[in-house]
Amino acid sequence: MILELKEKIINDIYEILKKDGISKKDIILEKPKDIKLGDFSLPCFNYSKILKKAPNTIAEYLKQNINKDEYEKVEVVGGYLNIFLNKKDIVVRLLNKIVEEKEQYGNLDIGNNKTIVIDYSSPNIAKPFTVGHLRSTIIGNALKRILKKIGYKVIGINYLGDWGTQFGKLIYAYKTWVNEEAMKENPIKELKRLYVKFHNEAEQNEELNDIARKYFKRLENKEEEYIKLWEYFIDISLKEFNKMYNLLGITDFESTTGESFYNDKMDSVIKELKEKNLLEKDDGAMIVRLGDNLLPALIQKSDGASLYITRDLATLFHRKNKYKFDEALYVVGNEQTLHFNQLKQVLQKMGYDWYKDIHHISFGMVLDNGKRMATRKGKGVELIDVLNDSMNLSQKYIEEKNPNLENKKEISRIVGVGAVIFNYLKTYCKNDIDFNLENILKFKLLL
RNA sequence: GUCCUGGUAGCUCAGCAGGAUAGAGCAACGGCCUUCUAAGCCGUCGGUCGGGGGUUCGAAUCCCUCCCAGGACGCCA
Repeated sequence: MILELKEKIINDIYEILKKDGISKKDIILEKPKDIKLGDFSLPCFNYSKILKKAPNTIAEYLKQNINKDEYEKVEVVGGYLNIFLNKKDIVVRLLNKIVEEKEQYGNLDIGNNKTIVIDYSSPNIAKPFTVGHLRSTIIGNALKRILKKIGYKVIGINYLGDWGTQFGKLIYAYKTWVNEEAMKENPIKELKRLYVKFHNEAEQNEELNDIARKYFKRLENKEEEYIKLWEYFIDISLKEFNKMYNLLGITDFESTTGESFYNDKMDSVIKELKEKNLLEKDDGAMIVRLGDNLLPALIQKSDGASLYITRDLATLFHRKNKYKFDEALYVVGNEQTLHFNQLKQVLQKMGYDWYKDIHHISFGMVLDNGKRMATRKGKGVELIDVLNDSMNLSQKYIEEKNPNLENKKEISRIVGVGAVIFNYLKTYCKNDIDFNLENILKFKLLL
């Protein structure tokens, strides 16, 4: 409603000024720095050249000609036209409208029912769910809800990292070091221990990485024992992820297809690149050159295996076919900017003009005391613990401050989880942020 | 070295499709409890907007340049 009011004022002013050659886009209504100056403000400095009059003469002229009955007050202050709205009237209308429209209030149709696919969260199975993934999850979910609200058809995609050499590592670690007891007790914790142990051991003994590659090869060859373990690890991880998604109130991914789904869809991408003469052999590997401004994209390893960008291309073609999207968003960290630039450029070279519809929503790193988190060393935080700690702390506050409150548990959950979410949304997403548990939980309760 | 992000109060940040005295929270400092939540309330202090040029009636905001921090830069994803 405020937007409509603003639009109306702009139109009124335009009506007054259009004969003098001022176009509508030149009429920029601002919000004054100080509310005491008015609700809307029009700086008239830009018009003085065209109208050959002093700014406050123009503002005065507008004041004389605008329909003053509709506003509480119209003032001219040093080249600004300041407009005061009838607040009483507006508040009544606004509240009525909210009561009437309920959840529908504030819906806009600027999305025009266009389809947007948004890739967010996308954790790697068999690797810890990092604070970076949490940032993607929270930003992505917020974006998705906003886009829906303004009239887009939104497809949320959780693109699980369920394929890759990390499974070779995990299978090796599992077969070598698993503690059955611990696995029964808390499988995700045991998997994390195995993951960390592998990386620590591999630092001493480089051969382990080769062994892991061989184990992964056996998985690729679909050996039954390996496939079973792979499915088992996925199952455990998904259960854990879902616990967290439920706490965060995210239960509506439209798709959770994993990388493994695209294993048999990459050959056609390579074939197409070959047909279009874009592939070039360089140092044994296959690359696509992208001009002087961008580094070449590595499509295929010298041993013939495919790479990240190849899989992403296959995934993108599949999404384009399936959803016929108008825009595709990737909520992924800053450090992958080059990758997404390359992805777009390769698409362009292939002749797809919808490369312009691909957007990387990048965000800054999540640091630990100003340094990178090292999940491989096991220093990463268990995210479910973060949420639990936050909920416990808010419960503690409630017990102290407002012990008679009803639904203490439920309120602690809402406040505790909300604090974590807010911590990720309150600052500009491109900033690096320090992940400091104490700071996140240092919120004040007004209960 | 090349490219991508950042640099605003002691700290964490907002403001940046140019516009009125650069804002908030925390910290610091000064007040306010014999009674309802002091984990509170009221007030004060605090800024060469990284540096230097430029464009403009007007620059934290746009352009150029330099400095600092983080990240990316072929066989990981």
